[in-house]
Amino acid sequence: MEKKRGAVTIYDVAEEAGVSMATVSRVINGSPNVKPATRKKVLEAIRRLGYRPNAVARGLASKRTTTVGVVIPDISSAFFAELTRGIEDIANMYHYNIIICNSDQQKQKELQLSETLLEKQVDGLLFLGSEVTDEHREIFDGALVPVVLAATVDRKGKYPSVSIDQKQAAFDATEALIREGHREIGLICGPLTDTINAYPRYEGYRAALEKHGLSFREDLVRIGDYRYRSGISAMESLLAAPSPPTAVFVAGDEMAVAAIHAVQDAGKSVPGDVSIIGFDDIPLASQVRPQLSTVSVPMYDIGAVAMRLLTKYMNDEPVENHEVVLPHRLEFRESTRTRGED
Amino acid sequence: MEKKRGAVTIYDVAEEAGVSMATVSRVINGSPNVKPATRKKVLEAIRRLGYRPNAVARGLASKRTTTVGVVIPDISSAFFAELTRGIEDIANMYHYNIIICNSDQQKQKELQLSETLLEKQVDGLLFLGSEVTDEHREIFDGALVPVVLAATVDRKGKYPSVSIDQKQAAFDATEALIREGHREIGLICGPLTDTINAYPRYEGYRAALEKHGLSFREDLVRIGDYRYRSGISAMESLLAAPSPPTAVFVAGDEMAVAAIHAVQDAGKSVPGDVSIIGFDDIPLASQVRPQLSTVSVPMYDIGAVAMRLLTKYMNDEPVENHEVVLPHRLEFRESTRTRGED
DNA sequence: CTGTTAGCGCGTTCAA
DNA sequence: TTGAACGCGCTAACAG
Repeated sequence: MEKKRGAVTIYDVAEEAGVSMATVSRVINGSPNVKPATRKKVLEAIRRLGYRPNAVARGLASKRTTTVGVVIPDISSAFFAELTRGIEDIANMYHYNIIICNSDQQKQKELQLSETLLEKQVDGLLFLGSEVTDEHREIFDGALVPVVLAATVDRKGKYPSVSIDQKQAAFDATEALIREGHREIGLICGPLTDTINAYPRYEGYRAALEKHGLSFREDLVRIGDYRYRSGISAMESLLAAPSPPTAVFVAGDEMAVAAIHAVQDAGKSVPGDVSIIGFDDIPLASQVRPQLSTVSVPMYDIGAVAMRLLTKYMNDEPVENHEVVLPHRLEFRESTRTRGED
Repeated sequence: MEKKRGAVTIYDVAEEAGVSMATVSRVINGSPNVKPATRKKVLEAIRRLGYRPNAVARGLASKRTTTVGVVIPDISSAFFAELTRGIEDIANMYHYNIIICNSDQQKQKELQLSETLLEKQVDGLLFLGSEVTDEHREIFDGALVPVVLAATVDRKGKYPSVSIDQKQAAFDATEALIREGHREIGLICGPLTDTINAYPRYEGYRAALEKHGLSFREDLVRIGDYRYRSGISAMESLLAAPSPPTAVFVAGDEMAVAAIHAVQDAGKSVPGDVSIIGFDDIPLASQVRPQLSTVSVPMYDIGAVAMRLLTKYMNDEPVENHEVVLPHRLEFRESTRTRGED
């Protein structure tokens, strides 16, 4: 086992096998134009030397790195962790690796990270969950590789994307509450400046009220930051209002579960006194009691489909639909009176 | 804005700026040996051409890629997602990027992924949460870059690692239950074939019983797979036993929360009838009612410290402690009678 | 302070 | 079926 220190190269293998480096390259890349006997010689030399192909050199020569970049808001959030798993599974299936960067949804970081990823010559870029501005477009356009958006969309329709219809989903959730007979329906959602997630959900909520002839009441709306703590305070505040809602659409599961607890802490029951419906369907939703009724978003699929779409672009395969909208559905569990089979 | 198609190179910039490529290289790499005036010229040429340095070429020439590989069991699990966030934050701080691969703790995948990562010439490797076998060692030894383990240890002490003392943590958790006055204490843990997580926790549990003169009862032990569903069945099974335990150490938070619910579903209360203590302290633990008392494991820190350690090795900095054992602590919440300040 | 010149390890013609 | 030679884009001596 005479492994050389400092990297065995294709030349060493060629020498050891008594062939040229071109031949070694051929067997490594599975070229059919190699006599079985020589192939065998080379393979043995590779094994003897413990040769490990240098992907960087290969990348420089071939202009393909078989790695894609992923810019993500926060890998530690249940939503994006699951989405990332979808991405990685498909990437792995197509023999790509992924470089992951957390942006915390800060525009400057998003831009800088995208730039870095492009410098690393990724074969494609996946941009997740954040708004695409002209500054983003400038970078993406300068990329010589495809860019696909996931869990967000390009308002200008310039980049392909995979997402769900947020407004419709929020509409559906709110309407479900209305169908349950509620007329005072509260809303807890993220900062309305977030045009990708919060605002569309807010719009969906309002649209549902309007359709059913219910008036929109500003005092029934609270803004949170998607985290548990903020859900508690938002709900407490709603409960303390002059005329509290009998149902609340909470545009984020963590906040929704918090809302349930806030209601319970106030000595009331869910869904007895207040119905709660969430958004996302992260594992937490079904790991609490009462289990949370929520909008089920296909997180894994969004990632998987986005990655699959990216592979098509990278291989110049034709793609039929550039803006994929995956279906969502309502998952009725125990925090609303409407149950699964009703 | 005359951006050339097909990559602007350092040569183009040199020509545009009227200097040699070496000079361009110098300003890109922030070498101090460049006259301010020249630097300015180059910088402008770079901007005009929209030049983006090719990190692959740089990697080949410099033999450093500023990226590290991460082999992780499952990024979608709350535990590893948080740990990964710690890794990425520190990596980012030191200007490294991370390539993440899910192994699902399958040895073959672990080996194959490590190999791929090494081929990609990562500057270092982080191996997480799984057992290190001789086959792993063979690959790691063949790597010309440092390898650091996180949330696992090398039984042979060959590789540096960052983890907690699992056995001690389990001992502490079990002892807390004993101190509460329980004498029939159950255990729900992972498959004992897992020598990194499950077995040490099992040992700690037994050690605590022994220390306090309690006999170990096989019939009070159940095996799960760390997921919610398995926690439900394990607890149901325990409750159905001839003489059920009055307290259970559940070696995983998701299963622990499930255990709470199983107790409640049986019409009993936690901690009134049964005390439950978990392990890990993932967000879920404090997002359910009653809130779960558990062993708090510094997940983020394990990742952060491991990455920091890796940077030291990559830069040949001296390191004092090769086997870092981070402190754990008991977080008493509501699923045990012992509370925070008692 | 700046330019010249070798490679880095491999893919890929083009001939043989 | 195989080999020789060039080039991918950049870093790193070494001169000057």
